Amino acid sequence: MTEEKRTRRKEARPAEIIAAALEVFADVGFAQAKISDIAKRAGVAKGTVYLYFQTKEELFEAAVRHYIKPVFSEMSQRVQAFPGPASELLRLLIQQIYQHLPRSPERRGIMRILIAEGGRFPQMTEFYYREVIAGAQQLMRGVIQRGIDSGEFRELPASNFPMAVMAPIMLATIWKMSFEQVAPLDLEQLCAAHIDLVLNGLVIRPELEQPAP
Amino acid sequence: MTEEKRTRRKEARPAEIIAAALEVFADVGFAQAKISDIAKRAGVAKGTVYLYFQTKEELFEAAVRHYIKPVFSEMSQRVQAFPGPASELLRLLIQQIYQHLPRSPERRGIMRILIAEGGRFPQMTEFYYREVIAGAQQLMRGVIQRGIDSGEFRELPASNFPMAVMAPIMLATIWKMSFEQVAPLDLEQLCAAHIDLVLNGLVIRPELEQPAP
Amino acid sequence: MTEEKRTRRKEARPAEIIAAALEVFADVGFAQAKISDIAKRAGVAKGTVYLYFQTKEELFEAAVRHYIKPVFSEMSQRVQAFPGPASELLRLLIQQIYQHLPRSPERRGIMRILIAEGGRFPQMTEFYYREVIAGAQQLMRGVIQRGIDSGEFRELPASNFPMAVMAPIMLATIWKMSFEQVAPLDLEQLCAAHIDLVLNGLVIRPELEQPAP
Amino acid sequence: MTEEKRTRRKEARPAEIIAAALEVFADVGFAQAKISDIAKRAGVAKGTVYLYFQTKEELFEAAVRHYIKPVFSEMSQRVQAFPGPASELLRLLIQQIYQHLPRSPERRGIMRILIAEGGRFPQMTEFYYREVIAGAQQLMRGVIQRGIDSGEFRELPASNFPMAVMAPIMLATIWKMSFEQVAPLDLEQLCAAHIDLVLNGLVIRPELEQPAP
DNA sequence: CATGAATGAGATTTCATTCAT
DNA sequence: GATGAATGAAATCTCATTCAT
Repeated sequence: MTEEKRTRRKEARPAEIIAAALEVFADVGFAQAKISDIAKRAGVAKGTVYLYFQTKEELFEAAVRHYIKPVFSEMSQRVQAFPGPASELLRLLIQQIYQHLPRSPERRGIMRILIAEGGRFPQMTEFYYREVIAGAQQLMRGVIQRGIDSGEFRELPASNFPMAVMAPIMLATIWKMSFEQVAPLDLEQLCAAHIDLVLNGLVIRPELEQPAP
Repeated sequence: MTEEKRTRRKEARPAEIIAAALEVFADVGFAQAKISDIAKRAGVAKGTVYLYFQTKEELFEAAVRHYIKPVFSEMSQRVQAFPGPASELLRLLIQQIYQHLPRSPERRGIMRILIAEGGRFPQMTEFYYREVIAGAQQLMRGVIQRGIDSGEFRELPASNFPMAVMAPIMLATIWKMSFEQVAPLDLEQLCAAHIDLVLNGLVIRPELEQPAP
Repeated sequence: MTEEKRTRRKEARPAEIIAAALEVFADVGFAQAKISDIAKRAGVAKGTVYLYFQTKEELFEAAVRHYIKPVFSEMSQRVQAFPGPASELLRLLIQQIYQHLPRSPERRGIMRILIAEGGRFPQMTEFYYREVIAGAQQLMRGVIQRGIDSGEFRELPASNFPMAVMAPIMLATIWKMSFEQVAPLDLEQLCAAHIDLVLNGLVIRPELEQPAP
Repeated sequence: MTEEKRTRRKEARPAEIIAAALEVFADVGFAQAKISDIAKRAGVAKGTVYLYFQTKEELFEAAVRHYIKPVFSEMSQRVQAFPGPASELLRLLIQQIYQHLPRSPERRGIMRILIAEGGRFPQMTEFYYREVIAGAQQLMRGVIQRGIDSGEFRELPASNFPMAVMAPIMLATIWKMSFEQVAPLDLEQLCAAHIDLVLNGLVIRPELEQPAP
């Protein structure tokens, strides 16, 4: 039984180390992160880390890449299958991402890391772009296009900049990391305001004044 | 005259060092920045940096604070004086910030620094919030309120989240730092799309269908 | 067995480093002592010193404290048990201290360190006073009192200044460190002269002129 | 007048610097003493120190040597001329030195410096021995010899170790530097006890039992 | 002569990495 | 495989010394 446990642990080791590493890297950044801290948090000795990862850089990249998941390509199918109007789909999509990104410490950490250390790890940035950003853009572009095709949405310049539609989510993510202490942010309300804004805009819509037929 | 040259040199030194420091800090982050590199870039010896700043931390804070300027409070007066409609004012305001933030390497650097090292320098983050973020929010909130008062804008939830209206600018700023190599961004077009989006939203406006009186 | 060797090594390290440190500190003083020299003398790398002592100051204090032993309190019991006359006890005591203090390079080093760096390490000085000086004083005061009680010694002012009786030992200790090269000192003879002086004084004793009964 | 003052100051500069240097060296030791501190205390700029002394070492030696005065050779003549008994002369001599040495911060400083840094400056130590110690020994030896010749003092081993007779003064000097805070020392009383001790010793003198003529 | 800004060698300290156990 | 003691390269910081003014 102890034998079994040890075996199981052995196989889980790399993942445990990676998880610990991400936490530390996200907390304090690459340079400030000490291998000994990561090891301690993973419950192993310093030397053990080097059994699985040759250098700190390699561990860093492994940790980040491990948590970079092409979430949006998975969503893509669900979007395809969605039966309702585009505005409803957009609303759902945005809500989903709010659940995903600013509320998850890991994903917030990934974003901080990419902004902070992107310069030193260009392949990592590129990888993130390919796996996540591009997918998100394509997904959002698809939804917008669908709205245009169905006559729900205007043909608008933002169709070339789908990220503009999602920008408040990134703002929220960064806000949670930086300003939460000094000015807490209500994600629920922001999400609602965000959806309302991108759907309807600021300018008054005279819909209600339309004449009945 | 020689006296003058010396004196001028001496008085210019701190600013020169601070400028060099900001560049290096923005490029590589606090921990990775070497004092010797900063000194080299400022054209002085290592020790000279320590004539003006006791520690690396102090230099870091000095550099960041020196570049944190309450730009929006200055803008506030121009906004007050603006005669035209709120939509036009908003358009101008957003265009202004695009000119300011994502195009300035210094200000991009400041943002990267704050995201990357904010955890280690909480006073700095707070200072930035007070001096910049709070001002920007108030300004934007004023513009939106003005539109509502004049009947141009809807009473909308986003009035409580003025930063949502500006979010694409922050997105652009980060994009320029991180993804410009792999996917260049046209700020002009983004700006136009951004303004169009927040003013009109995605959903088709039935204005033309309004009945003639 | 290999385990043992490692373990033994690990447990011996701090003591080895402390011994090396005391030598270097005693030779050149605190500020002039380089950690790299101490490490070299202990046969370890620079970094190893920092495994056991956080800072140079800590190492310094550890080294000094480790060699400050309350030797006189141990002697105290032997003094209590001594059966002979007080003069003989005093003679033995002084001889003992000559063996201990000026002949031991470590203890000479401790004294030099205390005089040289006492100002920067006041707790160390206080510790030395408590552990060593106070004990020596009490011991000597006891011996003098015993002589007075038994009628051997005069009731004399020096009973309040027991250190005056031992002063030549300190002189000898410092002499060995400072002037040995230029004017060597014979400790044996000094010890004898010292004992004779404090017992009999300079002034002629008219004992021999005493009338025969 | 200002001209005059400046000229006077110019000529006084080296002495002022030396005085400041001695204070600082005595306070904190050679390595810890900063040229800038010495300059500040002397009321001049750092560079000015280097107009008069090439290196810190040179300044150190100059400062110490300047304060090493062959005081005892001066006293020698007064001793020769003293008319009274040797015991009275000894008493006066010891009192004189108590006035001189442990009460003078400069001379205490010199002693601390010699003990602390003697190893690094052997010529300095030798110089001090020649100028001060040797003189003091000769002087004391003379006084003792005079007592022996006059039949006042015993022919005693301590005549070869005249420093043993003066040892409590050195003890007092060091005590004032090291232990004054934790255990203050009354120099008056110590001096009296010291004189009594070296003149009469500890052992009871049977004078009163001398037969009446 | 006097100044003090500037220099850079050299010290302390940290921590990624190695390797004997 | 796992450990953690040991290493030493590299960074921060100090301060004696120089030299333009």
